[in-house]
Amino acid sequence: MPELPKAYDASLVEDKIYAEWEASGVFNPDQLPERNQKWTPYCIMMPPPNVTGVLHLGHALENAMMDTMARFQRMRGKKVLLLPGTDHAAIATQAKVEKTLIESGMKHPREELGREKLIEEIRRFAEESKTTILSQIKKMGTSCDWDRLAYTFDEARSKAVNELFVRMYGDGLIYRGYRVVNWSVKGQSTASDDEIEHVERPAKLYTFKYAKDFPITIATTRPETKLGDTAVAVHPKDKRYKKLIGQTFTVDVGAAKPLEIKIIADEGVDPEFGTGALGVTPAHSAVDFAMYEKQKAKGDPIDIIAVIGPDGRMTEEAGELYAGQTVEEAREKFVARLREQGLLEGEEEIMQNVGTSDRYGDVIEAIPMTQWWLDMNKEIPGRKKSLRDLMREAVTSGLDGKKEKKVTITPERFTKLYLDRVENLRDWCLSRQLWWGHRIPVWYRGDETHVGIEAPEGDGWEQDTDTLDTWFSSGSWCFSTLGWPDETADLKTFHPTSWMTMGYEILYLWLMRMVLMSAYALDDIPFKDAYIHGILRDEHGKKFSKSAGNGIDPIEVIEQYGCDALRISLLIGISPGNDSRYYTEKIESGRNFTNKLWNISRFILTVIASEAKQSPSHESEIAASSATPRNDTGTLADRWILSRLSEVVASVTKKLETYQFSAAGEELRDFTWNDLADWYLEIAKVEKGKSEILNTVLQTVLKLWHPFMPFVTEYVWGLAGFTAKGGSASGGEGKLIVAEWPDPVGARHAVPLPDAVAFGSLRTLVVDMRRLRAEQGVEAAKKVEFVIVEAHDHAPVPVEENAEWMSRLVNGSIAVVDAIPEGWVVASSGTVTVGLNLAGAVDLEKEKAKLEKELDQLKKYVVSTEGKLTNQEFTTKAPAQVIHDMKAKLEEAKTKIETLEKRLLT
RNA sequence: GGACACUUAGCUCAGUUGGUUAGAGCAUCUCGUUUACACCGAGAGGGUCGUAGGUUCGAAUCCUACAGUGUCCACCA
Repeated sequence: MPELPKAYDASLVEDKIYAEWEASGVFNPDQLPERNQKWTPYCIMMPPPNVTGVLHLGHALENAMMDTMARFQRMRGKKVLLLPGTDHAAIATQAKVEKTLIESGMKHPREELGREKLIEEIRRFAEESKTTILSQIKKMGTSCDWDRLAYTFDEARSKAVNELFVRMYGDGLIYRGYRVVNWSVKGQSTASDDEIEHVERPAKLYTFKYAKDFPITIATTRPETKLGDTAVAVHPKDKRYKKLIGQTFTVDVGAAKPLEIKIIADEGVDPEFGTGALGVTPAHSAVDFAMYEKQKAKGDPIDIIAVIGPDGRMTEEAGELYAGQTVEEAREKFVARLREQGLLEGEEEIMQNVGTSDRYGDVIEAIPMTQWWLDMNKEIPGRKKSLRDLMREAVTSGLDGKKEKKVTITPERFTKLYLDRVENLRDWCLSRQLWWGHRIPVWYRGDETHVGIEAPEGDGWEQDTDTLDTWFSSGSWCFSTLGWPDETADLKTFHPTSWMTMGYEILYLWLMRMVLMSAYALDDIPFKDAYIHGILRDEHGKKFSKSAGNGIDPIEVIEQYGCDALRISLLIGISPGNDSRYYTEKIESGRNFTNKLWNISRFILTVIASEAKQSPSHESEIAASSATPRNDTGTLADRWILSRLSEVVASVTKKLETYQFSAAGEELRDFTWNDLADWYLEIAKVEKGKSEILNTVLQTVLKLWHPFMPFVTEYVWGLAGFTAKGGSASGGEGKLIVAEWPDPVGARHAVPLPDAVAFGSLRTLVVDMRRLRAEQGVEAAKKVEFVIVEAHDHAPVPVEENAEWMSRLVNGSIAVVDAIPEGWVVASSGTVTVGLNLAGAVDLEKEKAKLEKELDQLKKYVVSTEGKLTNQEFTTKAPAQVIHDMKAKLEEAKTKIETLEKRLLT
């Protein structure tokens, strides 16, 4: 074996290892070894990152979780598909490119470039981002199938999107309608309700009357929209206004025509708020528009007047005083006019939530327009259910009440949020006036309309110029990636997918839509388990963002500390649904652990190699051995480490199965660092002939760590010449990535409890002896003399057989005696007492004070425990095990008291 | 206005159906270059689990109220 460097240098191995994995074909499920082909498929669709730039640490966290899961399941023998992709992110990408163009001097990119050229500009940017993103995903060690790489805007995905639209239209779920939309003036496009961010800011609330003789005073923060008012709504039971309901008043507020204001009744109006009357502007408020539709349905219609246009300026309808002005200008003028005419009754500063575009940042205007909508309430032909029903069912009873068609959300509380949202969903506005996106598959010629993937026969057909909301394509991600609408083998094998992870910020935007799309298109759920993770924040708890200037490039972190270090530091310390923080100390400790594992491996391999030299015939045997040594032979330490290993295998397996990444990682780290490195390997320096066990332990530990830290483990595995059982020439060829996961069932049966207890006692003894040395300030180099006294009424502790290694660990001689000589200092665990010979050099007063303090604590404990044990209520109601353990502990404490008191007297 | 989460050691966080004297990492203090590792080893100190009630033999854990922090949602004009 070549000389291995003391410190592990990730930068020297990661790219090489990744290339080897890629070349071996194991990322592609079809090329996995035999045993994986036979078992259950396991599929994770990677949430496609937006092609708006580069990946951040949040992506690294998400990738680490998914890849850990994929590797774990692959090693367990499942046919694993981890499918990578990117999202064209229509509005986000176009907004970003337009912003860049404007920053570089262009005034109106759309006008100056035209549709074709601007799209080309965006396409180029998107391709560049894509290249960067894909290389970043590789750097993160992601074991995804590059052969199945997908893009929401590629041909196959576009086909799926069009097909979906056409089918939904055919089912009457998609319709074209004139309704109030969320309009971004800056983006010159609609936005869905989910793309609006509410921002709190100060506003003025004006109270006024339309005219001197108008009977009701109303209030508003948007006076300029009042030019389009057509009604005043009051609560039907409001005594003040009841008699006015149904009457119409004509008022002149300066609009193009005098306004006909009808007094209408609406339950939604709060009589307590303000004047208890609401000026209704159907064209510029979603709520008011709903009243407009209600009135229409009632056969008592009111008018709708649009006074703000798509350009954000007042329309002709607003009257010549206002037409062409911005809303701010019009507002000022309108208020000034009210003041002049003595109609303004009050002005008040209030805080108000306004909706802004999450991409363009401007205030969203409500404007009535003809757009394409997806109906949430209409019954789907032949299904007797609406899309809303499907979305509800999928997370409650399961689709059609079938358990296997139920999406489980972790943590559970998000299920409730999801359901609340489902109940309040409005029809989804699908069409966007953006250019970067899937063109709506609808053609027009004169009055004719054709909905279909291809333009119809004949000349003169023009395709709708609008594009689809970007979430329409990402909603179909779980099956468009598998070849739908074709009935592919992949679709049959991998859908519904097994697991999906995402941040809670896109729960509504994405998760719901995936459920909707899969339920509609395939009558199935998109995934069985959804895991909602929190946001990664900086050390101060702030969100990472470019504007805050606290962004961290994951690739730089990887270059400095290694991918494994990054992954483990991101995964340890997280819990589902909760935000976590990233800071330097964390990544350093990840790096340190990687190095620790490296050195553990280095040591074990050295020991195996040197022992093999003494009996060369065994060398190849040992390296190739993957048989588990029996744990009823060997020394106590051997049996102990093997049983601990078994426990850890079982526990880590269970934790990974239930997505407890942090708990699994912590347990594994504690075992590796404490049990293995600090104890067993130290013992192995004394007790020889452990090649076989060390070999097993190392192999198992590497396997367990592989999902978390794929690079260092694969690297060591290769150096050691370990071969993966189950690997084959077709995939992996003995690589750790396809090695068989340690068997947790077999492991669970192999824990010899008495050995674990006995070893625990010895461990406590060693710690006691070390503490005595440290407390007494004995130089580390000085060899000392210990004696051990065992209590009579306890199972004997096997000190003598283990004295050799214990002796080395405490740097002193150890003898078992009947009584501790006078003048020695002691420490007691209850069952065993340790004495250290200080040859008279001991501060008796100090020692006495220490003993007294310890006794004091013990006595308090004994009193409270005895109190519990004599309490009838407790002894009759508490489980037997709890009582038993408590009694044992009490006895121990009593013995300890006895020992210490005796000591105090001498 | 509604909902949800969080509040545990100096810091960041675990704590899975309520059950020994509440844990980890980092930081702190003391000691240490015994040939795997100073990206290390040994030892130590440090918490009345936000506050107040309640349920229970038993509460960090369940319930109620309150306070602070954060997030999401919402048509109070």
